[in-house]
Amino acid sequence: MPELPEVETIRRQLHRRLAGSKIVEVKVWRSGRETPRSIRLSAALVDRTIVSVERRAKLLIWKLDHGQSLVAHLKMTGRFVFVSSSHEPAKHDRIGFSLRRRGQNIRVVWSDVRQFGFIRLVSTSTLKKLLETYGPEPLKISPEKLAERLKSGSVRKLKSALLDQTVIAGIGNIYADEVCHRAGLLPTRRLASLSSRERVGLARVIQSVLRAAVAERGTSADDYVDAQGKPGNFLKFLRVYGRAGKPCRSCHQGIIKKIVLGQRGTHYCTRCQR
DNA sequence: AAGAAGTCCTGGGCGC
DNA sequence: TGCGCCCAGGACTTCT
Repeated sequence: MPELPEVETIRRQLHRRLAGSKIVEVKVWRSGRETPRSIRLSAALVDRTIVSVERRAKLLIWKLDHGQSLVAHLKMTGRFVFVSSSHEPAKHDRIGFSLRRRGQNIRVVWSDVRQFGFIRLVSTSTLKKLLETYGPEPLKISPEKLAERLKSGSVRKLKSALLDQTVIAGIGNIYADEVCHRAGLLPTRRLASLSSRERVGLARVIQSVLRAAVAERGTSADDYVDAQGKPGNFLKFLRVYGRAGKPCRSCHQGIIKKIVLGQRGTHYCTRCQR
Protein backbone atom coordinates (compact mmCIF):
# COMPACT_ATOMS: atom_id res chain seq x y z
CA MET A 1 0.00 0.00 0.00
CA PRO A 2 1.52 3.27 -1.01
CA GLU A 3 2.86 5.24 1.95
CA LEU A 4 5.36 8.08 2.05
CA PRO A 5 8.29 6.18 0.43
CA GLU A 6 6.17 4.76 -2.38
CA VAL A 7 4.42 8.07 -3.10
CA GLU A 8 7.77 9.89 -3.02
CA THR A 9 9.22 7.37 -5.48
CA ILE A 10 6.38 7.98 -7.90
CA ARG A 11 6.62 11.73 -7.38
CA ARG A 12 10.29 11.76 -8.39
CA GLN A 13 9.63 9.71 -11.49
CA LEU A 14 6.66 11.81 -12.52
CA HIS A 15 8.41 15.10 -11.83
CA ARG A 16 11.47 14.11 -13.84
CA ARG A 17 9.43 13.52 -16.98
CA LEU A 18 6.40 15.74 -16.53
CA ALA A 19 7.78 19.02 -15.25
CA GLY A 20 7.57 21.47 -18.13
CA SER A 21 5.36 19.21 -20.24
CA LYS A 22 2.12 20.32 -21.82
CA ILE A 23 -1.07 18.31 -21.49
CA VAL A 24 -2.30 17.45 -24.97
CA GLU A 25 -5.19 15.12 -24.29
CA VAL A 26 -7.04 13.62 -21.32
CA LYS A 27 -9.19 10.54 -21.82
CA VAL A 28 -11.39 9.24 -19.03
CA TRP A 29 -12.01 5.59 -19.85
CA ARG A 30 -13.86 4.82 -16.69
CA SER A 31 -15.18 7.43 -14.33
CA GLY A 32 -16.23 6.37 -10.87
CA ARG A 33 -17.04 7.57 -7.43
CA GLU A 34 -13.66 9.25 -7.12
CA THR A 35 -12.70 9.80 -10.73
CA PRO A 36 -13.88 13.01 -12.37
CA ARG A 37 -15.81 13.00 -15.59
CA SER A 38 -14.17 13.53 -18.88
CA ILE A 39 -15.55 16.86 -20.00
CA ARG A 40 -14.67 18.88 -16.94
CA LEU A 41 -11.22 17.37 -16.66
CA SER A 42 -10.31 17.86 -20.32
CA ALA A 43 -11.52 21.45 -20.35
CA ALA A 44 -9.42 22.27 -17.31
CA LEU A 45 -6.28 20.41 -18.27
CA VAL A 46 -5.73 20.49 -22.02
CA ASP A 47 -3.08 23.02 -23.08
CA ARG A 48 -1.96 23.49 -19.48
CA THR A 49 1.68 23.06 -18.59
CA ILE A 50 2.74 21.04 -15.56
CA VAL A 51 5.02 23.21 -13.48
CA SER A 52 6.05 20.51 -11.00
CA VAL A 53 4.94 17.30 -9.36
CA GLU A 54 5.00 17.55 -5.60
CA ARG A 55 4.16 15.40 -2.62
CA ARG A 56 2.62 16.23 0.71
CA ALA A 57 1.79 13.36 3.07
CA LYS A 58 0.55 10.58 0.75
CA LEU A 59 -0.84 13.04 -1.79
CA LEU A 60 0.61 13.59 -5.25
CA ILE A 61 0.15 17.10 -6.58
CA TRP A 62 0.53 18.12 -10.20
CA LYS A 63 0.99 21.89 -10.11
CA LEU A 64 -0.40 23.51 -13.23
CA ASP A 65 0.53 26.83 -14.79
CA HIS A 66 -2.88 28.42 -14.20
CA GLY A 67 -2.72 27.92 -10.46
CA GLN A 68 -4.95 24.91 -10.20
CA SER A 69 -3.58 21.51 -9.19
CA LEU A 70 -4.44 17.93 -9.88
CA VAL A 71 -4.35 16.12 -6.55
CA ALA A 72 -4.28 12.35 -6.30
CA HIS A 73 -4.37 9.94 -3.37
CA LEU A 74 -3.42 6.38 -4.32
CA LYS A 75 -4.95 4.85 -1.19
CA MET A 76 -4.60 1.07 -1.69
CA THR A 77 -4.28 0.36 -5.38
CA GLY A 78 -4.06 3.68 -7.18
CA ARG A 79 -1.27 3.94 -9.77
CA PHE A 80 0.34 6.39 -12.12
CA VAL A 81 2.29 4.47 -14.72
CA PHE A 82 4.08 5.57 -17.88
CA VAL A 83 2.89 3.65 -20.92
CA SER A 84 3.77 3.54 -24.60
CA SER A 85 1.81 5.52 -27.16
CA SER A 86 0.19 2.30 -28.38
CA HIS A 87 -1.18 1.45 -24.93
CA GLU A 88 -4.71 0.06 -24.89
CA PRO A 89 -6.67 0.70 -21.69
CA ALA A 90 -6.68 -2.31 -19.38
CA LYS A 91 -9.57 -3.28 -17.15
CA HIS A 92 -8.85 -0.89 -14.31
CA ASP A 93 -7.27 1.94 -16.25
CA ARG A 94 -9.33 5.04 -15.60
CA ILE A 95 -7.64 8.06 -17.08
CA GLY A 96 -5.06 8.42 -19.83
CA PHE A 97 -2.94 11.58 -20.00
CA SER A 98 -1.10 12.45 -23.20
CA LEU A 99 1.61 15.05 -22.81
CA ARG A 100 4.32 16.64 -24.87
CA ARG A 101 7.70 17.97 -23.84
CA ARG A 102 10.61 19.04 -26.05
CA GLY A 103 9.09 17.30 -29.04
CA GLN A 104 8.56 14.06 -27.15
CA ASN A 105 5.23 12.39 -26.51
CA ILE A 106 4.58 11.08 -23.00
CA ARG A 107 1.64 8.99 -21.83
CA VAL A 108 0.66 8.40 -18.23
CA VAL A 109 -2.21 6.22 -17.06
CA TRP A 110 -4.10 6.53 -13.80
CA SER A 111 -5.56 3.19 -12.72
CA ASP A 112 -7.15 1.97 -9.53
CA VAL A 113 -8.42 -1.55 -8.95
CA ARG A 114 -10.24 -1.01 -5.67
CA GLN A 115 -11.39 2.51 -6.40
CA PHE A 116 -10.42 3.83 -3.00
CA GLY A 117 -8.09 6.38 -4.46
CA PHE A 118 -9.11 9.78 -5.75
CA ILE A 119 -7.95 12.27 -8.30
CA ARG A 120 -9.38 15.76 -8.28
CA LEU A 121 -8.80 19.18 -9.68
CA VAL A 122 -8.50 21.84 -6.99
CA SER A 123 -7.90 25.57 -6.74
CA THR A 124 -4.94 27.01 -4.85
CA SER A 125 -7.09 27.87 -1.85
CA THR A 126 -8.75 24.45 -1.70
CA LEU A 127 -5.36 22.79 -1.95
CA LYS A 128 -4.02 24.94 0.86
CA LYS A 129 -6.94 24.00 3.10
CA LEU A 130 -6.55 20.33 2.26
CA LEU A 131 -2.83 20.34 3.07
CA GLU A 132 -3.35 22.14 6.36
CA THR A 133 -5.20 19.12 7.72
CA TYR A 134 -1.97 17.09 7.74
CA GLY A 135 0.69 16.89 10.40
CA PRO A 136 4.34 17.67 9.60
CA GLU A 137 6.46 15.83 7.05
CA PRO A 138 8.55 13.43 9.15
CA LEU A 139 11.67 13.91 7.02
CA LYS A 140 11.52 17.69 7.13
CA ILE A 141 11.68 18.26 10.87
CA SER A 142 14.26 17.45 13.52
CA PRO A 143 14.00 14.21 15.53
CA GLU A 144 13.34 16.33 18.62
CA LYS A 145 10.40 18.11 16.98
CA LEU A 146 9.14 14.78 15.69
CA ALA A 147 9.38 13.31 19.18
CA GLU A 148 7.31 16.22 20.49
CA ARG A 149 4.50 15.20 18.15
CA LEU A 150 4.34 11.87 19.96
CA LYS A 151 4.16 13.42 23.36
CA SER A 152 0.81 12.93 24.95
CA GLY A 153 -0.69 12.26 28.29
CA SER A 154 -3.35 10.16 26.63
CA VAL A 155 -3.96 6.45 26.76
CA ARG A 156 -3.72 6.38 22.99
CA LYS A 157 -1.80 3.45 21.54
CA LEU A 158 1.49 4.10 19.77
CA LYS A 159 0.49 2.54 16.47
CA SER A 160 -2.75 4.48 16.35
CA ALA A 161 -0.79 7.71 16.77
CA LEU A 162 1.70 6.73 14.05
CA LEU A 163 -1.15 6.10 11.62
CA ASP A 164 -2.87 9.39 12.47
CA GLN A 165 -2.04 11.70 9.55
CA THR A 166 -2.73 14.77 11.65
CA VAL A 167 0.03 13.73 14.08
CA ILE A 168 2.68 12.87 11.46
CA ALA A 169 2.02 12.71 7.72
CA GLY A 170 2.88 9.78 5.51
CA ILE A 171 3.15 6.67 7.69
CA GLY A 172 0.85 3.76 6.87
CA ASN A 173 0.37 0.24 8.13
CA ILE A 174 3.62 -1.31 6.90
CA TYR A 175 5.99 1.38 8.14
CA ALA A 176 4.10 1.79 11.41
CA ASP A 177 4.84 -1.88 12.21
CA GLU A 178 8.44 -1.65 10.99
CA VAL A 179 9.08 1.50 13.00
CA CYS A 180 7.71 -0.01 16.21
CA HIS A 181 9.87 -3.08 15.76
CA ARG A 182 13.09 -1.20 15.09
CA ALA A 183 12.36 1.10 18.02
CA GLY A 184 11.87 -1.94 20.24
CA LEU A 185 8.43 -0.73 21.25
CA LEU A 186 5.17 -2.65 21.25
CA PRO A 187 2.55 -1.09 18.96
CA THR A 188 0.11 -1.39 21.86
CA ARG A 189 2.21 0.83 24.13
CA ARG A 190 0.35 3.83 25.48
CA LEU A 191 1.84 7.13 24.36
CA ALA A 192 1.81 8.36 27.94
CA SER A 193 4.07 5.47 28.94
CA LEU A 194 6.90 6.49 26.61
CA SER A 195 9.92 8.10 28.19
CA SER A 196 11.44 11.11 26.46
CA ARG A 197 14.38 8.94 25.54
CA GLU A 198 12.09 6.36 23.94
CA ARG A 199 10.28 9.09 22.02
CA VAL A 200 13.47 10.56 20.56
CA GLY A 201 14.68 7.08 19.69
CA LEU A 202 11.36 6.42 18.02
CA ALA A 203 11.60 9.67 16.04
CA ARG A 204 15.07 8.73 14.79
CA VAL A 205 13.81 5.30 13.76
CA ILE A 206 10.88 6.84 11.88
CA GLN A 207 13.31 8.95 9.88
CA SER A 208 15.83 6.20 9.21
CA VAL A 209 13.18 3.67 8.12
CA LEU A 210 11.48 6.15 5.80
CA ARG A 211 14.81 7.29 4.32
CA ALA A 212 15.95 3.72 3.74
CA ALA A 213 12.61 2.83 2.15
CA VAL A 214 12.77 5.85 -0.19
CA ALA A 215 16.28 4.78 -1.20
CA GLU A 216 14.92 1.33 -2.08
CA ARG A 217 12.00 2.85 -4.02
CA GLY A 218 9.42 1.67 -1.54
CA THR A 219 7.91 -1.67 -0.55
CA SER A 220 5.92 -3.98 -2.79
CA ALA A 221 4.15 -6.10 -0.23
CA ASP A 222 0.87 -6.18 -2.09
CA ASP A 223 0.57 -4.88 -5.62
CA TYR A 224 2.40 -1.59 -5.51
CA VAL A 225 4.49 -0.62 -8.51
CA ASP A 226 6.20 2.67 -9.25
CA ALA A 227 5.61 4.89 -12.28
CA GLN A 228 7.96 2.68 -14.32
CA GLY A 229 5.82 -0.33 -13.43
CA LYS A 230 8.59 -1.71 -11.21
CA PRO A 231 8.18 -3.06 -7.66
CA GLY A 232 9.98 -1.47 -4.73
CA ASN A 233 12.95 -3.21 -3.09
CA PHE A 234 12.23 -2.54 0.55
CA LEU A 235 10.16 -5.74 0.87
CA LYS A 236 13.32 -7.72 1.56
CA PHE A 237 14.18 -5.43 4.44
CA LEU A 238 10.86 -5.86 6.24
CA ARG A 239 11.31 -7.34 9.67
CA VAL A 240 7.74 -7.85 10.84
CA TYR A 241 5.09 -6.82 8.33
CA GLY A 242 3.64 -9.89 6.60
CA ARG A 243 5.94 -12.21 8.59
CA ALA A 244 3.48 -13.67 11.11
CA GLY A 245 4.70 -16.97 12.53
CA LYS A 246 8.22 -16.49 11.22
CA PRO A 247 11.30 -15.97 13.37
CA CYS A 248 12.30 -12.42 14.24
CA ARG A 249 15.01 -11.09 11.95
CA SER A 250 16.56 -9.18 14.79
CA CYS A 251 16.69 -11.43 17.83
CA HIS A 252 16.31 -14.71 15.85
CA GLN A 253 14.44 -16.21 18.80
CA GLY A 254 11.10 -14.47 19.00
CA ILE A 255 8.30 -15.42 16.61
CA ILE A 256 6.43 -12.62 14.87
CA LYS A 257 2.92 -12.32 16.21
CA LYS A 258 -0.02 -10.85 14.38
CA ILE A 259 -2.89 -9.13 16.13
CA VAL A 260 -5.61 -6.71 15.04
CA LEU A 261 -5.17 -3.18 16.35
CA GLY A 262 -7.45 -0.43 15.20
CA GLN A 263 -8.77 -2.80 12.52
CA ARG A 264 -5.29 -3.10 11.06
CA GLY A 265 -3.18 -6.20 10.85
CA THR A 266 -0.37 -5.50 13.30
CA HIS A 267 2.89 -7.43 13.50
CA TYR A 268 5.47 -7.49 16.27
CA CYS A 269 8.11 -9.59 17.98
CA THR A 270 7.04 -10.63 21.47
CA ARG A 271 10.65 -10.92 22.52
CA CYS A 272 12.37 -7.74 21.41
CA GLN A 273 9.51 -5.25 21.57
CA ARG A 274 8.40 -3.95 24.95
C1' DA B 1 -13.90 13.43 23.34
C1' DA B 2 -11.48 9.51 22.34
C1' DG B 3 -11.83 5.38 20.39
C1' DA B 4 -14.29 1.64 18.15
C1' DA B 5 -16.74 0.22 14.28
C1' DG B 6 -18.86 0.75 9.63
C1' DT B 7 -18.03 2.21 4.89
C1' DC B 8 -16.27 2.24 0.14
C1' DC B 9 -14.09 -1.72 -3.45
C1' DT B 10 -12.02 -5.84 -5.96
C1' DG B 11 -8.93 -9.69 -6.52
C1' DG B 12 -6.82 -13.42 -4.44
C1' DG B 13 -6.70 -17.31 -1.50
C1' DC B 14 -9.06 -20.70 0.82
C1' DG B 15 -12.19 -24.83 1.75
C1' DC B 16 -15.16 -28.00 -0.20
C1' DT C 1 -13.49 -26.34 -12.14
C1' DG C 2 -16.19 -23.41 -9.65
C1' DC C 3 -18.70 -21.49 -6.00
C1' DG C 4 -19.07 -18.89 -1.78
C1' DC C 5 -16.76 -16.88 1.80
C1' DC C 6 -13.36 -14.00 3.98
C1' DC C 7 -9.43 -10.92 3.96
C1' DA C 8 -6.42 -6.83 2.76
C1' DG C 9 -6.66 -1.58 4.14
C1' DG C 10 -6.60 4.72 4.05
C1' DA C 11 -9.27 7.71 5.75
C1' DC C 12 -13.73 9.43 6.24
C1' DT C 13 -18.18 8.96 8.73
C1' DT C 14 -21.06 7.38 12.39
C1' DC C 15 -21.87 5.36 16.72
C1' DT C 16 -20.84 4.70 21.78
